[in-house]
Amino acid sequence: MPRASAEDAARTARSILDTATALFAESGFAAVALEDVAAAAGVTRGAVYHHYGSKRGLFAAVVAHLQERVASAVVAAADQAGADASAQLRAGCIAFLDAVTDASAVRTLLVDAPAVIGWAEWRQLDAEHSVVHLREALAAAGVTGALLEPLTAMLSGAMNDAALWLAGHPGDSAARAAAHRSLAILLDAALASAS
Amino acid sequence: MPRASAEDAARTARSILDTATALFAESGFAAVALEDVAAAAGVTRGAVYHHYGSKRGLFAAVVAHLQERVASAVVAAADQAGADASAQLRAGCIAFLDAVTDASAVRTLLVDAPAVIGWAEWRQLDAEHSVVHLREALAAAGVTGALLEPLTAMLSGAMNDAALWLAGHPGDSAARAAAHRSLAILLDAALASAS
DNA sequence: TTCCTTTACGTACAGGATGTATGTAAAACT
DNA sequence: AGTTTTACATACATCCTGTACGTAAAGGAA
Repeated sequence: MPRASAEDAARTARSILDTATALFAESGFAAVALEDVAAAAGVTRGAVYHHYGSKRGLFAAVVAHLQERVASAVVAAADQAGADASAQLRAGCIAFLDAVTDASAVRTLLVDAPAVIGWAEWRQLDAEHSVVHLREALAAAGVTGALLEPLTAMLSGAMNDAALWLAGHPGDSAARAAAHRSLAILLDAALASAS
Repeated sequence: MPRASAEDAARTARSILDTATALFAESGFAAVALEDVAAAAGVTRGAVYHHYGSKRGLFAAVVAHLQERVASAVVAAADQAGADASAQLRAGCIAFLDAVTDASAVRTLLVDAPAVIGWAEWRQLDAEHSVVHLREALAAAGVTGALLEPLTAMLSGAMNDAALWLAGHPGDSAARAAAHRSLAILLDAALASAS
């Protein structure tokens, strides 16, 4: 069998990534066999191993891609929220909830990722993407050194669980509004703790 | 080969449970083979399947056992905190952090469990054990119906991530103090939101 | 006590999934 | 034009779960 051009190869890799993203989101990491991914993408497992090295490697690529999408949504929302730091924080958090739940990537990003790639590594990846802005916003608001780390971690955890809770109430605008209000309460408290 | 008395059988089951608890905490669910558990417990996989049915069944039993330990610690601390509801809440949360991190069960309870037994089921199990008291305390403090669920979920998530963060700073009393202060800030805000 | 059923395992086997080694043909560079 | 590297497919080794079956003793019934 032939070999594809560099362009076709990139397309193959992308196809595998998209297929894997959908299957992981639908069935979870453990229940998806690489054979399923390969078949759905129209290739064999050889192609998957060539491009991603291992099942975990493929999963890590999926996670990174999803995180980039979420992070860009957060940044865009924050940029659009004007110059006020706390307004940017609030807008970014809302955007995070929207992006994470809408992508139907909740399971992959928030449930499977910590278990598969390890909590510490996941935490670090997360910290480099979406959580940076949370941390920086808290720091800009004057949260002292000792509380910055734990408050960031706890608010991040609160938002993750809010997203998971929201994912269990799809299309429920009242639930979404309640989550936003709850989030505002906690964020205000964290910001107020600095002064 | 012989058969053991009912008493011996219970001891075997318990030995398997304890061994599995240690191995799951150390290496994570996916990296532990039932052969490892059986060998470390001095039996064969047959015994494991006899008592727990499947790998997930064994894991579920481990999770249930750990949750009971944590829950009893939370209840004991709350009972000892006097009659004030908010004081009970605070004491219970501190006890939760201590119990979860001390048991070296952070990984099993907070990282692996949602992925292995499914987030929804884990959430329900969690809600029936430790989170009940959080929800009841918030309700007793007058948190309205619409906010009760999301606030409970978010505070639970905040505490879980606080525990995970603390697990990364073992023996660091300054970190523990900072986590306690951060927790107090969020709890106070939630309680204050009711009035 | 004797018989029968059930329990508590051990053993052997089947199936599926990951990962690796190898083959191959075309693309890409020299 | 020749050589190397890329992009896969194929075949194989290995491991792990789960199940089927065997077995011997415990526990109750007669």
